[in-house]
Amino acid sequence: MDPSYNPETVEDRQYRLWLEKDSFVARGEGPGEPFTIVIPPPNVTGSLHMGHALNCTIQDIIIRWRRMQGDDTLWLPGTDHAGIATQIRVEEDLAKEGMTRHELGREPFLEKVWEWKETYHARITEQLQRLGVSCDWSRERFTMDEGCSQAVRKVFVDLYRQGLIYRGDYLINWCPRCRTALSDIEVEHEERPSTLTFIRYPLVGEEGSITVATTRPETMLGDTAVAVNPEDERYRHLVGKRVLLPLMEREIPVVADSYVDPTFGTGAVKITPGHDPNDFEIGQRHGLEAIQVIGKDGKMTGDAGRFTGLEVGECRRQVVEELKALGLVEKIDEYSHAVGQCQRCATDIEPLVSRQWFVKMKPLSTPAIAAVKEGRVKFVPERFAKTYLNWVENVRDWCISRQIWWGHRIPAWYCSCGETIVDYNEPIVCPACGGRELVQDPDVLDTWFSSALWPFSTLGWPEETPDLRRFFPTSVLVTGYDIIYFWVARMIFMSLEFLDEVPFHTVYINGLVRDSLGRKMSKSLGNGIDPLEVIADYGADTLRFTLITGQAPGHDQRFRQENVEAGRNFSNKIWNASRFVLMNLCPDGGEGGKGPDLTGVLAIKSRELPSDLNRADRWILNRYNETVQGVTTSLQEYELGEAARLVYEFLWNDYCDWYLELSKYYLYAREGGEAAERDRRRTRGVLLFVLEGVLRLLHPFMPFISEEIWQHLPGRFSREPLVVSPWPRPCRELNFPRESTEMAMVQKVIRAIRNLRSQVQLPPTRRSPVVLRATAELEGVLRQESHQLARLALAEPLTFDPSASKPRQALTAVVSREVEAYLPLKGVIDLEAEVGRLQRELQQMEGDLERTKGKLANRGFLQKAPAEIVEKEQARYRELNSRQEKLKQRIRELT
RNA sequence: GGGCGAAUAGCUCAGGGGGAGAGCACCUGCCUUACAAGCAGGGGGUCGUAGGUUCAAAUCCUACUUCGCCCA
Repeated sequence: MDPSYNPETVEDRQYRLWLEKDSFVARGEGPGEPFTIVIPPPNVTGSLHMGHALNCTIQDIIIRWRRMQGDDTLWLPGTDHAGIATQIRVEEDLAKEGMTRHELGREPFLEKVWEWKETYHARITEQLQRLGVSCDWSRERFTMDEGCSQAVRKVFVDLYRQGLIYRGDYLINWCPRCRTALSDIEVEHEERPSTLTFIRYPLVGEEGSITVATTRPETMLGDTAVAVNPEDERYRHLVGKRVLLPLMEREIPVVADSYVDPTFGTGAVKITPGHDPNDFEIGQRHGLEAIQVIGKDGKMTGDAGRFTGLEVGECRRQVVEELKALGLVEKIDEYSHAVGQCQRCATDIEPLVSRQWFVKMKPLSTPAIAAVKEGRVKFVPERFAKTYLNWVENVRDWCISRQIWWGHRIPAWYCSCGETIVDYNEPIVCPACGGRELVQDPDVLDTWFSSALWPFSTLGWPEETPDLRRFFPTSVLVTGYDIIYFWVARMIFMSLEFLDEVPFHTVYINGLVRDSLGRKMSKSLGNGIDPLEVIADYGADTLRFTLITGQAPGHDQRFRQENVEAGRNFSNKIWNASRFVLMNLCPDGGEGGKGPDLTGVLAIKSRELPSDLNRADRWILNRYNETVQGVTTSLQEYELGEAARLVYEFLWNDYCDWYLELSKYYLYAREGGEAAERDRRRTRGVLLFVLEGVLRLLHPFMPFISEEIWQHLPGRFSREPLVVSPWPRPCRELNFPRESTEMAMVQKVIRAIRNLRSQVQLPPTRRSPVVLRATAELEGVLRQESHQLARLALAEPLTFDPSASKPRQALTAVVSREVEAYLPLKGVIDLEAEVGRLQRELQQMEGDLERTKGKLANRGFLQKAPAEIVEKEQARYRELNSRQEKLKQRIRELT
């Protein structure tokens, strides 16, 4: 093994090995519970970003862990055609050649998009694989493949026949740049400084006027009413009267509607049903005409009178100018208001009336609300259930038709006789008139319409496939909070409607990965970090570990270089610890051709623990056992970052910093004959046993390095790769509470001596005598470990002095009630400084002691606190009190 | 306007009723035959503010302040 871990030589080879062995392929039958995750399909618009890396790392950890636990795991990969987003990219590409899609034509354009799709799909697959994802590539899907398309047609037609899909003229969000309708949630609102213009509308047939306030004066050209609140005393006398719409010279009514907020502006609002969602609804209630004054090209229509043909902005200026000239502008206030923008291209949205296809939401949303309220779908963290419910409970009908080309064509055909035919397959003749001149609707469906079917369309639905039977409903969905509405909610209602089941039981919400300053990574800011670059520099495991330890469910994280380095250092630590163990496995250091010595590890594995396991062995086995328990529990609770940290701490702080160091005494012993040989064998066994176990624990988080080291391990149960090896279970035989407590004491003493040494800056080359005063019991323990104290605390010679004769020229550490350590250093000690040091320590103890005393003097505490806590507090008091006494005594001795 | 989240060491963050934690940064000493990407030791925090509940609050509740997100 190389002296440092080199990811690039390892990762590609290991990934190929997994693929060759079909390690990721779901069995689809036989033993093991099915466990399924469908990937949130990345868009084929481009390449993966850090968010994908985090999202996929989480899924991979869960799926690898369940696989090792013996489940029949399926992680189903795939990609999304991402209608508008992809089309925009290809159009941009065309624009470079000076062409538009219309010049190219629909079919040739689509061919180009398919080419694009192939290119980016290949790139995304490559990127995912470099991250180490254990997806079942044999089951990979694409939202526009034949099967998914069939599912889309089936759902559309069935919903249409049930009356849950309809077509009609309604107010929709129009993106003038994309030239398509959008759903409500594809519009992003941005607060912008604006103005509130107060316009006077003169009454018809009498003196006076009514003043309305608006942020969009140009839409007044399409006004068909003025509305006031029916409770509003100021305007009650005007309801039912008519006003003259300035500039257009059109008489429009004053209506009363409780929607109107009397405290906003003047309390009277202009009503433009053709260009405002609320006005549209008021218009419907009052039977008002919706006049379209702004066209789909973002210019004023023929209904805008003399303003026809103007851009909206220009029209606004001219309208305000003319109104001013007529003295009809009362005032213009500064005002901040939310402007809707296209999610994909940031162009201002123009609400307008258009004939589109819609999904009726109420019948679908009702069961989707119940599913979450009844806990059939759980969110992690739970609070996102509220986010979900808030949207589903208020959802409006879903506009699903898009005036673009890339996507699932709407399965509706129109006959010249006026008949509309909606069917799974292309009809030949019109059932109404027998005509054959049928024209398919040119529009395609909202991308999210097909994404909504993803958990079952990918498993073969509408066919009753074996995969669908076995793997549906899926187990967990891992996704970001930004698509709870777009995707999660829609999957839930579609799944309930068509399969009568929830699509998944758990939704794990991951946060966003931000830049080091906490900003969202974005192309326009140029602050994105390419996960592939990080992988190239540090390896996939390091990236995964960095992302996962920075992760708490539902919380954003910042991506920082220093954290990546910490991850890299950890990889290196694992690598070197393994190297140490492997190098020391062979008798005679590998010389003489003997194979590795495995007697010890086999005994532990078979649970026939060697009777001569010493204190350190038992301690590390106990800690290992605790770690297995802790990591498993954390994973069960989706605390992935916590699980990773537990592995990190055990591996570094316990295994490397202590056990490896403790083991050296036995491994390196040159003398001792038979007994030393037994010690060596036993130590090798424990080292290997724990390493093997910790590699398993590590595997879901850092699959490459753990697998690579695994391949080097001798004496594994089987030659199977780690990826399909069993997950460790905690077991009673490895619980050694007494030895663990004793070992903790030994460590404490070692640390205390090291601390004393560093007080006087003793170089590590210089050994120093140490005198220990301990209780009889502890002295026995410390005597047994004296060889370790000598090695790790450089305490030599070590003497035990249970009674008198404390050395005067010595540094003192009152380690605990049971043990004190003295470091006699004739001539080196500055007695005054030593007394000062002890006094500072005494002082620091004072606060703790006072607080503990206070608690124990409190009758409420003694009566109401659990006995356990009271005992603990009493023990602490005894400990502190005794240490304090000892410190005081020592200070007296020295002064 | 409604909802949600965050505020803990210089920085980035975990923790979540019973002795304040990690990584990085900082200081001191070490090339100790696994690892200087390392080892050993150390300094550093009225856990945003004010109330409340409790024997006990960084942790639970209320209000407030600042920042962020979502919805209207």
